[in-house]
Amino acid sequence: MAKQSCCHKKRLRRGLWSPEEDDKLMNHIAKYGHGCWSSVPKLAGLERCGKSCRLRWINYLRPDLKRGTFSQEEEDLIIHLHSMLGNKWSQIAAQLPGRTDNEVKNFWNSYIKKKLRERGIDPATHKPLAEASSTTACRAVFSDAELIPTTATTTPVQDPVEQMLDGLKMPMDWPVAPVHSNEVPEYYQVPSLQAFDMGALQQHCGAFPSASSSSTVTGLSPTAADAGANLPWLELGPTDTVSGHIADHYAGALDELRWSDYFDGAFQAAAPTSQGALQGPCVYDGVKVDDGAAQFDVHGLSNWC
DNA sequence: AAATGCTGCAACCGCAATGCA
DNA sequence: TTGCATTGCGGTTGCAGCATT
Repeated sequence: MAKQSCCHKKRLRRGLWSPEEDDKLMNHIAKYGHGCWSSVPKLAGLERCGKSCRLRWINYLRPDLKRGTFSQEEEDLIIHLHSMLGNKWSQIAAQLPGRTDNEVKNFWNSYIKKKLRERGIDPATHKPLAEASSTTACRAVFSDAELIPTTATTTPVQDPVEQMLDGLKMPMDWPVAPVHSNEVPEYYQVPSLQAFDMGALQQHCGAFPSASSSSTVTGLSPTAADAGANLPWLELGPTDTVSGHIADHYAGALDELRWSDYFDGAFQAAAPTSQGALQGPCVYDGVKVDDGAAQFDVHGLSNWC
Protein backbone atom coordinates (compact mmCIF):
# COMPACT_ATOMS: atom_id res chain seq x y z
CA MET A 1 0.00 0.00 0.00
CA ALA A 2 1.27 3.39 -0.93
CA LYS A 3 2.75 5.56 1.74
CA GLN A 4 0.53 8.48 2.64
CA SER A 5 1.82 12.02 2.72
CA CYS A 6 2.03 14.02 5.91
CA CYS A 7 -1.08 15.96 4.83
CA HIS A 8 -3.03 12.74 4.45
CA LYS A 9 -1.89 11.44 7.78
CA LYS A 10 -2.97 14.55 9.60
CA ARG A 11 -6.10 15.07 7.51
CA LEU A 12 -4.85 18.48 6.49
CA ARG A 13 -6.07 20.62 3.64
CA ARG A 14 -4.49 20.05 0.26
CA GLY A 15 -4.79 21.54 -3.18
CA LEU A 16 -4.99 25.14 -4.21
CA TRP A 17 -4.55 27.84 -1.65
CA SER A 18 -7.39 30.26 -0.96
CA PRO A 19 -6.74 34.01 -0.66
CA GLU A 20 -7.60 33.73 3.03
CA GLU A 21 -4.94 31.11 3.55
CA ASP A 22 -2.44 33.23 1.67
CA ASP A 23 -3.28 36.18 3.91
CA LYS A 24 -2.83 34.14 7.04
CA LEU A 25 0.53 32.85 5.91
CA MET A 26 1.71 36.25 4.71
CA ASN A 27 0.65 37.96 7.91
CA HIS A 28 2.24 35.35 10.07
CA ILE A 29 5.56 35.45 8.28
CA ALA A 30 5.53 39.24 8.11
CA LYS A 31 5.14 39.39 11.87
CA TYR A 32 7.23 36.52 13.08
CA GLY A 33 9.20 35.11 10.20
CA HIS A 34 8.61 31.48 9.47
CA GLY A 35 11.02 29.98 11.97
CA CYS A 36 10.50 26.23 11.83
CA TRP A 37 8.13 25.47 9.01
CA SER A 38 6.58 22.62 10.90
CA SER A 39 5.24 25.05 13.47
CA VAL A 40 4.04 27.66 10.98
CA PRO A 41 0.64 26.19 10.14
CA LYS A 42 -0.34 25.88 13.77
CA LEU A 43 0.85 29.36 14.66
CA ALA A 44 -0.69 30.89 11.56
CA GLY A 45 -3.99 29.09 12.01
CA LEU A 46 -3.71 27.06 8.85
CA GLU A 47 -4.84 23.50 8.27
CA ARG A 48 -1.85 22.76 6.10
CA CYS A 49 1.37 20.91 6.67
CA GLY A 50 4.56 22.89 7.11
CA LYS A 51 5.90 21.59 3.88
CA SER A 52 2.94 22.94 1.98
CA CYS A 53 3.31 26.33 3.69
CA ARG A 54 7.00 26.46 2.82
CA LEU A 55 6.30 25.65 -0.80
CA ARG A 56 3.54 28.21 -1.04
CA TRP A 57 5.80 30.86 0.43
CA ILE A 58 8.81 30.06 -1.71
CA ASN A 59 6.96 29.63 -4.97
CA TYR A 60 4.23 32.19 -4.70
CA LEU A 61 4.10 34.53 -1.73
CA ARG A 62 7.71 35.62 -1.34
CA PRO A 63 7.79 39.36 -1.88
CA ASP A 64 10.88 39.30 -4.07
CA LEU A 65 9.39 37.12 -6.76
CA LYS A 66 9.59 38.61 -10.20
CA ARG A 67 6.78 36.65 -11.87
CA GLY A 68 5.62 37.37 -15.38
CA THR A 69 7.17 36.08 -18.55
CA PHE A 70 10.83 35.24 -18.81
CA SER A 71 12.98 37.67 -20.73
CA GLN A 72 15.15 36.57 -23.63
CA GLU A 73 18.21 36.99 -21.45
CA GLU A 74 16.73 34.84 -18.74
CA GLU A 75 15.81 32.22 -21.30
CA ASP A 76 19.31 32.17 -22.72
CA LEU A 77 20.80 31.98 -19.29
CA ILE A 78 18.60 29.04 -18.36
CA ILE A 79 19.60 27.18 -21.50
CA HIS A 80 23.20 27.93 -20.88
CA LEU A 81 23.11 26.92 -17.23
CA HIS A 82 21.17 23.79 -18.05
CA SER A 83 23.87 22.79 -20.49
CA MET A 84 26.32 23.06 -17.65
CA LEU A 85 24.34 21.81 -14.71
CA GLY A 86 21.61 19.59 -16.07
CA ASN A 87 18.34 19.50 -14.16
CA LYS A 88 19.73 21.29 -11.14
CA TRP A 89 16.81 23.65 -11.05
CA SER A 90 17.58 25.16 -7.70
CA GLN A 91 21.09 26.03 -8.82
CA ILE A 92 19.83 27.46 -12.06
CA ALA A 93 17.14 29.46 -10.29
CA ALA A 94 19.74 30.79 -7.87
CA GLN A 95 21.26 32.66 -10.79
CA LEU A 96 17.93 34.17 -11.75
CA PRO A 97 16.86 36.63 -9.06
CA GLY A 98 13.16 36.56 -8.43
CA ARG A 99 12.66 33.20 -10.07
CA THR A 100 11.98 29.94 -8.29
CA ASP A 101 13.24 26.50 -9.14
CA ASN A 102 9.69 25.44 -9.80
CA GLU A 103 9.13 28.31 -12.18
CA VAL A 104 12.35 27.61 -14.05
CA LYS A 105 11.55 23.93 -14.23
CA ASN A 106 8.07 24.58 -15.58
CA PHE A 107 9.40 27.06 -18.09
CA TRP A 108 11.94 24.55 -19.25
CA ASN A 109 9.46 21.71 -19.58
CA SER A 110 6.71 23.70 -21.20
CA TYR A 111 8.61 26.07 -23.45
CA ILE A 112 12.36 25.71 -23.80
CA LYS A 113 12.33 21.97 -24.40
CA LYS A 114 9.91 22.43 -27.24
CA LYS A 115 11.84 25.32 -28.67
CA LEU A 116 15.12 23.42 -28.65
CA ARG A 117 13.55 20.43 -30.35
CA GLU A 118 12.13 22.70 -33.03
CA ARG A 119 15.66 23.89 -33.62
CA GLY A 120 16.85 20.31 -33.88
CA ILE A 121 18.56 20.23 -30.54
CA ASP A 122 18.15 17.55 -27.95
CA PRO A 123 17.21 19.39 -24.76
CA ALA A 124 18.66 16.63 -22.62
CA THR A 125 22.11 16.64 -24.14
CA HIS A 126 22.15 20.01 -25.89
CA LYS A 127 23.43 18.26 -28.97
CA PRO A 128 21.88 18.27 -32.41
CA LEU A 129 19.13 15.66 -32.52
CA ALA A 130 20.29 14.08 -35.77
CA GLU A 131 23.90 13.72 -34.90
CA ALA A 132 24.14 13.33 -31.20
CA SER A 133 27.83 12.65 -31.30
CA SER A 134 28.68 15.62 -33.43
CA THR A 135 30.93 18.25 -31.95
CA THR A 136 29.73 20.83 -34.38
CA ALA A 137 29.15 24.12 -32.72
CA CYS A 138 25.52 25.00 -32.56
CA ARG A 139 24.90 28.66 -32.18
CA ALA A 140 21.18 28.29 -32.51
CA VAL A 141 20.82 27.63 -28.83
CA PHE A 142 21.87 31.08 -27.80
CA SER A 143 20.68 34.36 -29.10
CA ASP A 144 23.29 36.69 -30.47
CA ALA A 145 22.83 38.94 -27.51
CA GLU A 146 23.77 36.17 -25.18
CA LEU A 147 27.05 35.32 -26.74
CA ILE A 148 30.11 37.07 -25.51
CA PRO A 149 32.52 37.71 -28.34
CA THR A 150 35.89 36.44 -27.34
CA THR A 151 38.20 33.79 -28.57
CA ALA A 152 39.46 31.89 -25.62
CA THR A 153 41.22 29.25 -27.62
CA THR A 154 43.34 31.69 -29.58
CA THR A 155 44.03 34.37 -27.02
CA PRO A 156 47.74 34.91 -26.59
CA VAL A 157 48.89 34.31 -23.09
CA GLN A 158 50.05 37.18 -21.00
CA ASP A 159 49.52 36.72 -17.31
CA PRO A 160 48.48 33.23 -16.14
CA VAL A 161 45.64 34.71 -14.18
CA GLU A 162 44.52 36.83 -17.10
CA GLN A 163 44.64 33.74 -19.22
CA MET A 164 42.47 31.92 -16.79
CA LEU A 165 40.02 34.77 -16.64
CA ASP A 166 39.85 34.89 -20.39
CA GLY A 167 38.94 31.27 -20.35
CA LEU A 168 35.90 32.07 -18.30
CA LYS A 169 34.47 34.09 -21.14
CA MET A 170 32.34 32.40 -23.70
CA PRO A 171 33.77 31.95 -27.17
CA MET A 172 31.53 32.80 -30.08
CA ASP A 173 31.42 29.26 -31.32
CA TRP A 174 31.12 27.63 -27.99
CA PRO A 175 29.70 24.18 -28.60
CA VAL A 176 26.53 22.96 -27.09
CA ALA A 177 27.55 20.88 -24.19
CA PRO A 178 26.60 17.56 -22.80
CA VAL A 179 27.65 17.86 -19.26
CA HIS A 180 25.59 15.33 -17.50
CA SER A 181 28.17 12.63 -17.47
CA ASN A 182 31.57 12.58 -15.92
CA GLU A 183 33.14 12.78 -19.32
CA VAL A 184 34.38 16.14 -20.36
CA PRO A 185 34.28 16.41 -24.11
CA GLU A 186 37.50 17.51 -25.67
CA TYR A 187 35.99 20.61 -27.15
CA TYR A 188 34.92 21.65 -23.71
CA GLN A 189 38.36 21.64 -22.29
CA VAL A 190 39.36 25.23 -22.70
CA PRO A 191 43.14 25.27 -22.71
CA SER A 192 43.35 28.25 -20.46
CA LEU A 193 41.26 26.48 -17.88
CA GLN A 194 43.13 23.26 -17.75
CA ALA A 195 45.48 24.63 -15.16
CA PHE A 196 42.72 26.24 -13.19
CA ASP A 197 44.34 27.58 -10.10
CA MET A 198 41.89 28.73 -7.50
CA GLY A 199 44.69 29.94 -5.30
CA ALA A 200 45.97 32.29 -7.92
CA LEU A 201 42.51 33.47 -8.69
CA GLN A 202 41.79 34.08 -5.05
CA GLN A 203 44.96 36.10 -4.77
CA HIS A 204 43.95 38.05 -7.81
CA CYS A 205 40.40 38.68 -6.83
CA GLY A 206 40.45 38.68 -3.06
CA ALA A 207 38.64 36.40 -0.66
CA PHE A 208 35.78 34.30 -1.92
CA PRO A 209 32.55 34.58 -0.10
CA SER A 210 30.89 31.28 0.51
CA ALA A 211 27.52 31.06 -1.08
CA SER A 212 26.41 27.63 -2.06
CA SER A 213 23.00 28.70 -3.18
CA SER A 214 23.27 32.35 -3.79
CA SER A 215 20.41 34.42 -5.07
CA THR A 216 22.74 36.83 -6.70
CA VAL A 217 24.42 36.74 -10.02
CA THR A 218 27.99 36.17 -9.15
CA GLY A 219 29.89 34.60 -11.94
CA LEU A 220 29.16 32.30 -14.78
CA SER A 221 31.30 30.23 -16.98
CA PRO A 222 30.41 28.05 -19.90
CA THR A 223 33.05 25.59 -19.13
CA ALA A 224 32.32 22.12 -17.98
CA ALA A 225 35.88 21.33 -17.18
CA ASP A 226 34.74 20.49 -13.72
CA ALA A 227 31.75 18.47 -14.70
CA GLY A 228 31.60 16.23 -11.71
CA ALA A 229 32.58 18.72 -9.08
CA ASN A 230 31.40 22.01 -7.73
CA LEU A 231 31.60 25.04 -9.93
CA PRO A 232 33.95 27.37 -8.15
CA TRP A 233 33.28 30.29 -10.42
CA LEU A 234 29.69 30.30 -9.26
CA GLU A 235 30.96 31.33 -5.88
CA LEU A 236 32.89 34.36 -6.88
CA GLY A 237 31.85 37.61 -5.36
CA PRO A 238 29.93 40.25 -7.28
CA THR A 239 32.80 42.66 -7.30
CA ASP A 240 35.42 40.43 -8.79
CA THR A 241 36.76 40.59 -12.27
CA VAL A 242 35.52 37.25 -13.45
CA SER A 243 31.92 37.80 -12.57
CA GLY A 244 32.15 41.21 -14.08
CA HIS A 245 32.51 39.77 -17.52
CA ILE A 246 29.20 38.10 -17.36
CA ALA A 247 27.37 39.92 -14.61
CA ASP A 248 27.84 43.08 -16.62
CA HIS A 249 26.43 41.30 -19.58
CA TYR A 250 23.26 40.52 -17.76
CA ALA A 251 23.07 43.78 -15.92
CA GLY A 252 19.63 45.21 -15.92
CA ALA A 253 17.87 41.95 -16.43
CA LEU A 254 19.16 40.47 -13.24
CA ASP A 255 18.51 42.48 -10.18
CA GLU A 256 20.26 41.92 -6.97
CA LEU A 257 18.10 41.06 -4.03
CA ARG A 258 17.71 42.77 -0.78
CA TRP A 259 15.80 39.96 0.68
CA SER A 260 16.99 40.90 4.11
CA ASP A 261 14.96 44.07 4.03
CA TYR A 262 11.76 42.16 4.12
CA PHE A 263 12.61 40.60 7.39
CA ASP A 264 14.77 43.24 8.89
CA GLY A 265 11.77 44.86 10.45
CA ALA A 266 8.93 42.89 8.95
CA PHE A 267 8.87 44.38 5.49
CA GLN A 268 8.99 47.91 6.76
CA ALA A 269 11.97 49.05 4.81
CA ALA A 270 11.25 47.09 1.95
CA ALA A 271 12.14 48.02 -1.54
CA PRO A 272 14.48 45.91 -3.56
CA THR A 273 17.19 47.86 -5.29
CA SER A 274 19.05 47.20 -8.43
CA GLN A 275 22.37 48.03 -6.90
CA GLY A 276 25.13 45.59 -6.87
CA ALA A 277 25.23 44.31 -3.36
CA LEU A 278 23.57 44.39 -0.03
CA GLN A 279 23.62 47.91 1.22
CA GLY A 280 25.34 48.03 4.54
CA PRO A 281 25.48 45.40 7.21
CA CYS A 282 22.55 43.29 8.16
CA VAL A 283 22.22 40.72 10.82
CA TYR A 284 20.62 37.32 10.66
CA ASP A 285 20.48 35.12 13.62
CA GLY A 286 23.43 36.91 15.09
CA VAL A 287 25.56 36.52 12.02
CA LYS A 288 26.76 39.73 10.56
CA VAL A 289 26.73 39.88 6.81
CA ASP A 290 28.71 42.76 5.52
CA ASP A 291 29.64 44.55 2.35
CA GLY A 292 29.54 43.53 -1.26
CA ALA A 293 30.71 40.04 -0.65
CA ALA A 294 27.48 39.21 1.04
CA GLN A 295 25.16 36.95 -0.85
CA PHE A 296 21.86 35.96 0.50
CA ASP A 297 20.58 32.46 0.33
CA VAL A 298 16.83 32.63 0.14
CA HIS A 299 16.38 28.98 0.86
CA GLY A 300 18.68 29.30 3.77
CA LEU A 301 16.11 31.41 5.54
CA SER A 302 14.51 28.26 6.67
CA ASN A 303 17.42 27.63 8.94
CA TRP A 304 16.62 30.19 11.53
CA CYS A 305 14.77 27.97 13.86
C1' DA B 1 -23.14 26.04 -27.38
C1' DA B 2 -21.11 21.77 -26.00
C1' DA B 3 -17.49 18.42 -26.12
C1' DT B 4 -12.86 17.40 -26.47
C1' DG B 5 -7.96 18.16 -26.48
C1' DC B 6 -4.02 20.82 -25.16
C1' DT B 7 -1.10 23.70 -22.32
C1' DG B 8 0.96 25.84 -18.42
C1' DC B 9 1.22 26.35 -13.74
C1' DA B 10 0.61 25.26 -8.89
C1' DA B 11 1.02 21.82 -5.80
C1' DC B 12 2.13 17.19 -4.28
C1' DC B 13 5.14 13.12 -3.62
C1' DG B 14 8.98 10.80 -2.18
C1' DC B 15 13.72 10.57 -1.46
C1' DA B 16 18.18 12.59 0.03
C1' DA B 17 20.59 15.57 2.94
C1' DT B 18 21.16 17.78 7.18
C1' DG B 19 20.82 18.86 12.07
C1' DC B 20 20.27 17.51 16.58
C1' DA B 21 19.53 14.94 20.83
C1' DT C 1 26.62 6.01 16.38
C1' DT C 2 21.88 5.98 15.80
C1' DG C 3 17.35 7.48 15.09
C1' DC C 4 14.17 11.03 14.47
C1' DA C 5 12.60 15.55 12.74
C1' DT C 6 13.04 18.84 9.42
C1' DT C 7 14.34 20.90 5.14
C1' DG C 8 15.60 20.88 0.22
C1' DC C 9 15.08 19.23 -4.21
C1' DG C 10 13.63 17.06 -8.62
C1' DG C 11 10.05 14.47 -10.80
C1' DT C 12 5.31 14.07 -11.44
C1' DT C 13 0.42 14.98 -11.25
C1' DG C 14 -3.95 17.52 -11.29
C1' DC C 15 -6.61 21.02 -12.82
C1' DA C 16 -8.10 25.55 -14.67
C1' DG C 17 -8.29 28.00 -18.71
C1' DC C 18 -7.84 28.33 -23.53
C1' DA C 19 -8.17 26.52 -28.32
C1' DT C 20 -10.17 23.61 -31.53
C1' DT C 21 -13.70 20.78 -33.47
